[in-house]
Amino acid sequence: MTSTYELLAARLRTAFDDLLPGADPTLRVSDRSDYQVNGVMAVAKSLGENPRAVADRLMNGLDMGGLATMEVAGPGFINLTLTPELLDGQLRSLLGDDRLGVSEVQGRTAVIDYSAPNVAKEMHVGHLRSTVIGDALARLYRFKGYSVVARNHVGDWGTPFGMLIEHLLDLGEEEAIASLGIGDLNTFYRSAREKFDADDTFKERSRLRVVALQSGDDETLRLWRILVAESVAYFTEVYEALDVTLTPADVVGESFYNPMLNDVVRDLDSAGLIVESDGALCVFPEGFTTREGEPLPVIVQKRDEGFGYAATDLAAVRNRVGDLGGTDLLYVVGAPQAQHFAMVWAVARAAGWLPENVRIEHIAFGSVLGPDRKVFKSRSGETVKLISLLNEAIDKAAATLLERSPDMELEQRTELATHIGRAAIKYADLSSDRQRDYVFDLERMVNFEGDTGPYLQYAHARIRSIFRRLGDEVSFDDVHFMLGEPAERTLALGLLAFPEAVDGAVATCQPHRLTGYLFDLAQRFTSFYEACPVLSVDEPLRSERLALCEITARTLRLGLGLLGIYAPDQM
RNA sequence: GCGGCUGUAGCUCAGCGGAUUAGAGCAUCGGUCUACGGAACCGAGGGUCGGGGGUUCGAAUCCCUCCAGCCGCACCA
Repeated sequence: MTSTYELLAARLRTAFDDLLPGADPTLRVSDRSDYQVNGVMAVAKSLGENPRAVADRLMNGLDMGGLATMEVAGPGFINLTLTPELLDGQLRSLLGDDRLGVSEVQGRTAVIDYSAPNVAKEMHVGHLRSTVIGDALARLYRFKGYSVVARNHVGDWGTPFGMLIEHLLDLGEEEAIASLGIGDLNTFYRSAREKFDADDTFKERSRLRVVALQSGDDETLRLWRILVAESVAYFTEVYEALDVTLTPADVVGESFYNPMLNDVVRDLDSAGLIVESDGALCVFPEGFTTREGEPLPVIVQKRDEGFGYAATDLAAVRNRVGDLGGTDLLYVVGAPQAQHFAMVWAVARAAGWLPENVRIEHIAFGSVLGPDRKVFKSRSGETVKLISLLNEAIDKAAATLLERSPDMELEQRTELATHIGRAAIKYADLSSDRQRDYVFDLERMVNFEGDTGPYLQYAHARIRSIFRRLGDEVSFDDVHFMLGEPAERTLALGLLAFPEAVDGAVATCQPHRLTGYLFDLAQRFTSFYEACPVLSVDEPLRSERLALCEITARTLRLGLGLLGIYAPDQM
């Protein structure tokens, strides 16, 4: 089906083209009518004419094909009121459409880089946003028809691995695996670090081990693979606990690009971009300066001949464009990396590895803050494990459930608490503009009231309970939507706007556009449900209202699902 | 010093490709109920949209400037 917005916009675009080729109607939902056209004023300005006169002229030549009635308002807005026929037709289409009106794109491949924990290090709050936002984007893009390649760019290479491998040997392989297996990565890493700082012989062993690792020594590589495999197994547990779609197959760590780094340097050099500076091989992209006003380099190869992470990122760009065929490269990485990416991409462009038609974007996000508005830490000043955070939310949800529904079976309560706790944390992270920092307030997140994940899950479960009460003999084949009550019409308009919400979230990589839509929809529904009895009215009104319930429930479930939030049928 | 992000109601936040009266949640206060799940609904109070300029018929939204906070600025990723 074609979305309501698109039906209207298509007609308007034709009319605007006649007036001023390429002019944008800027069609928006309106609180004055159903939709409003804001573009007339801009056109009138370029034409040097009176906006209302332009609006009149436009409307005279405009065939809305029975979709809507029009009226000029204020300085030159055109208010659109959808016809009953359009509303009825669109709602009936929604009943039969699994995609609820959302169109699909063809032939695009999105490579989404997200999560990126470090091997042998605990996943902590610092990984929450990348993981949650990235996974929501992966789901949204998949649904939108993109072929999505998820890339978990884990930190699996570098000097720390010397000490980590030596520590593994000190512990003994079995002991080490056991320790990593229970997810005690913090202890493992910290012990290695402490020995490294305190013990000179250990430090020397570590140094030699790094050399062995880099030169491809078999035994060293075998030990390194143990660290990586155990860590990835642990990450996977965390992803499952969070209901994140990343799998071990998506793990393509820094080490993957090692074999490509010499080529990166060679090709940059043949392109004449490499400049040696203080012994390091650098590219100086235009427009970046240091504190002292000197040109700022992208260091491709360090003085010690090791490669920096810029080289890895350059290799990744080439791989994602050239080998994976990516058309949309998204990096869900914290805002502080903005300059790094800007510089690396400038180099990639200069080298010709980043064609104009490839979109590359840093999906930057702000920090998670504690109640003191400083970067979130535990009471004792340590970083907080991601899994602990999740478990705390689940515990709170379980406590609430116990209080509200003491009769519920333990097993069901536990499962529900898991869904609610996850929803609470994910929704809180997704519902504000990702660029901003946000204050982590578990109490508020797990609350069933207000703009929270649990509230939306509840709204959905409440609707499903209507159908449970009813049995399963509903058919919507002959339903017609009369929308006699204002609350019905308001809800209906909300249902028709789902595609715009999804498209907006996809285009801008801003999941909060979708959460905002869903929250608004849930509120429209509860207002409707309060004002309009459903089960106790006569046919055909009963079926019409049930159908509105049905579409609403499906919209909430699908919309939440696209954000990585599961909507249970019962709570 | 340069660059980026942020500053909207007591608190947490939408709105920022300009447009018809600045919105929501929480909190506060006041209503609705023999309720198809009250974990609800309806309503009220509360804002010089950080300050100041500018563009415009019209600016929270665009431009300039200042203030405050956070972050980044060559061999750690």
